[in-house]
Amino acid sequence: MKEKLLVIVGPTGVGKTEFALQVAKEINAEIISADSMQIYKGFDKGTAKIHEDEMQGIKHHLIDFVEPSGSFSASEFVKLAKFVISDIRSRGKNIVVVGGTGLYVNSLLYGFNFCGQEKNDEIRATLEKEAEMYGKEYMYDLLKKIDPKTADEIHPNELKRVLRALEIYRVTGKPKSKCISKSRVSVYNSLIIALTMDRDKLYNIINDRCDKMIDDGLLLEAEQLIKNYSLTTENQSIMAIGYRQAYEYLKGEIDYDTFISKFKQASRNYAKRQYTWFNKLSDAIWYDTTKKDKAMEKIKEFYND
RNA sequence: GCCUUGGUAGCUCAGUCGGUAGAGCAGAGGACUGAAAAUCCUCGUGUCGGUGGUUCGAUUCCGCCCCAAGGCA
Repeated sequence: MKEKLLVIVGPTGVGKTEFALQVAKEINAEIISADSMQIYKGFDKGTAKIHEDEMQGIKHHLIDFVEPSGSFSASEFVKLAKFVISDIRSRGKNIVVVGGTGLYVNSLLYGFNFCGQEKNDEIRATLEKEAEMYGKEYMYDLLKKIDPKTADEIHPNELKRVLRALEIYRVTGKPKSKCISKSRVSVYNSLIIALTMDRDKLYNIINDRCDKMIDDGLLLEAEQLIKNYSLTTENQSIMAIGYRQAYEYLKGEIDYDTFISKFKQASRNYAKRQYTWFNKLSDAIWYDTTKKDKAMEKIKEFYND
């Protein structure tokens, strides 16, 4: 018997945080965030991270625990999430996974199997150097020779993925296609609630929210994080939407208006990409935000079975 | 009022030595297995401001008109 797991997904700005809180209160649950940027300490304003005093006593996990200069990965997420899930369960409480990061949700639900290969920074660095010297076409040809199947699935321009596949081969001696198993079957008895709304309306909310974030002091927060942790574009955290544009602005590369419009633009584009992830979750049940009560009914039903 | 420069895709603009046009951005869709708020792929017919003229043929040349910006009075 698979264990039950409630998952709430949706694009940025749709209202996941608030809804998850309502749900958690209703079903006596704790919340696990599946968000690749809210994990960073101090990255509060631009990531719309829930504030301590907004939590209404509901425990939130996997937010605000990685150093700004640190790194994190999907596999670490899965490991930690699984640990937290069993911990919460052992205390007899329910769980709500709320996520905007498609890869994280996907990895948790369908398994993240990489034959146990750790990433290898040394080999990766070597590969990057080779790519710089010989070009990406050369690297792609290398991959084609050792793992045509994977090469077929990756576009030659996807340098990052090409190198990762080569890295796997060099570390393990096995081609990536022989190493991974793709599954479409959830390892949980999961109920996936996907929140949505009219696209234009969502984009308006996103635009307004960006303005609000700036009013709330996003720039100052970004400036201090960059200064205190000597952050550069090498750091994963600074790639967060809002912060990377703030970085460019603070470095004098773009003017204030450009900063704002690029920030909004990136946020909207991101929301669109999130839809691509969530549309792929075949067992997700979609609810317009005006029909949250219906979603709530469904959730209660799920837990009463 | 006169002169100049513009008026081409939602926006910014290329271009056609006359054979009805194309980039970037936006937008839409998609991919995604240890960096994912990242990275990457696909999709462009629009009275080429209006109207007459020259021409086999005009968005392209010429006239007039309208609009915008700048200059001179």
